[in-house]
Amino acid sequence: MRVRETKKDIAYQKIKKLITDREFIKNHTISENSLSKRLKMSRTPVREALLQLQMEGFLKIVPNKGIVVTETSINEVRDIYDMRIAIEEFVLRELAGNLEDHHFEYLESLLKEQEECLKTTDTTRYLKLDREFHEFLFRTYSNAMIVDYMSKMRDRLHSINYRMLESNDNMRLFCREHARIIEALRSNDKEKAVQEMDIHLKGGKTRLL
Amino acid sequence: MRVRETKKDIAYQKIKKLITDREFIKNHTISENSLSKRLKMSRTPVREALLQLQMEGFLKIVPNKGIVVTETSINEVRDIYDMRIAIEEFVLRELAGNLEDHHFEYLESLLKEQEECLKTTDTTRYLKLDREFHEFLFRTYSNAMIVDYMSKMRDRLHSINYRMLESNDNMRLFCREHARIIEALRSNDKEKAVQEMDIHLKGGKTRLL
DNA sequence: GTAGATCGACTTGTATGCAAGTTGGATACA
DNA sequence: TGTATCCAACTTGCATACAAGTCGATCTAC
Repeated sequence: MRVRETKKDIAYQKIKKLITDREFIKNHTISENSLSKRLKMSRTPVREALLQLQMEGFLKIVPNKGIVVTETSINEVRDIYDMRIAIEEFVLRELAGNLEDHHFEYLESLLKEQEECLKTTDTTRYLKLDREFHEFLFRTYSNAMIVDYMSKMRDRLHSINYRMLESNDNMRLFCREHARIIEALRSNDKEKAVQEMDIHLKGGKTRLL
Repeated sequence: MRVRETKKDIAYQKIKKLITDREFIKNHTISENSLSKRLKMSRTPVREALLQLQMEGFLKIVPNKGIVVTETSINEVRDIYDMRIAIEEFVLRELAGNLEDHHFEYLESLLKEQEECLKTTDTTRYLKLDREFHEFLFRTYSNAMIVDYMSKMRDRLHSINYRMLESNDNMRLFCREHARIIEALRSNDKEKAVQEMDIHLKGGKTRLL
């Protein structure tokens, strides 16, 4: 069955892209009207997309004033990282001891490609691979709710993550940490793997705050 | 500043209440029109509320057909409980060793009241207290995102939880488990507290599946 | 010049009408 | 009676009009 893509869905994707690509000046108000003109559709689907994005924390609709694309606050970054720590370490605990060779091979291929990005300083590709590393673990555990939720959290941190990787040192460090996680999983050392993930995530959190 | 309550908000609350109180026959379609008549407002705010509820997993809007209030599936229950395990045990790890006397006193007062509900078989009040027990821990850790998210998960399980407590034995068991968690926290035994919470949640999960 | 009132151009919130798709039942026909 | 067809009454998706609130420029009074 072919699922028809509604205008609301198109609006959602386009506006979200505008936000994560930082096309909007933060803390500056825009209007539903200007967006509907830009996207060549009426206010209704635009508004529905905006309500969804508001629920996901990307923006705030202020009555009679407009739409504010909010900078993710310090507190929110902290909250998101707590969620990541809680969920990613849980998944790791569950996965440890249940992974097969082809899983490791894939994870290692991701790592290898990331190391190549280090040389070419291809931050965009690096970030995609980093994301895939973490999301692969969720997919493997196959909990749809976790996959969805973490994807949204990741989107919210996108522009911030970009800034964090401006220094090449951080990229190199994160590669090493990923390697240690894989290694611990390979040797079936559950608590070691969780501990390495904890270092990885808390390190990222500290760097952002 | 007084926050004005919009019609959309009212619709959201009322429809959600209708769902959690099982006023709708599951897997039976209703329409935006009938709802807007029932709530005495136009389709617009009703529709916005429905879109939000759809995102939260309470229902599904089927194009050209209507709204289906879905029974929470086995897989979703499993996913939700995984989330609970991940997050609640994380919070417990962070809280252990950082609680004060007045925290314990409050938790114990909740427990005491729950035990009274056992005698009177007041399931409704029991469930409220159980919810408060868990939510108090989130609030104390003061992560707004966790508080919100877990509240939504709890709502989704509401009607199912009700059914689980039809047996008085389960209520008694959960009380004992809460007591053990408090006790472990009191004696600053972090891992014991996490372990007891694990037993508590995994037990609930198993009972539901 | 300055404080205050006023008005108009914005904004979102809500109602309503129409387009397009689905469905179930009446109806025609063998 | 059984079957195919068609139509009317539904449904949601979207466009649009209007209501009500906000805010800043402008004008007035002093």
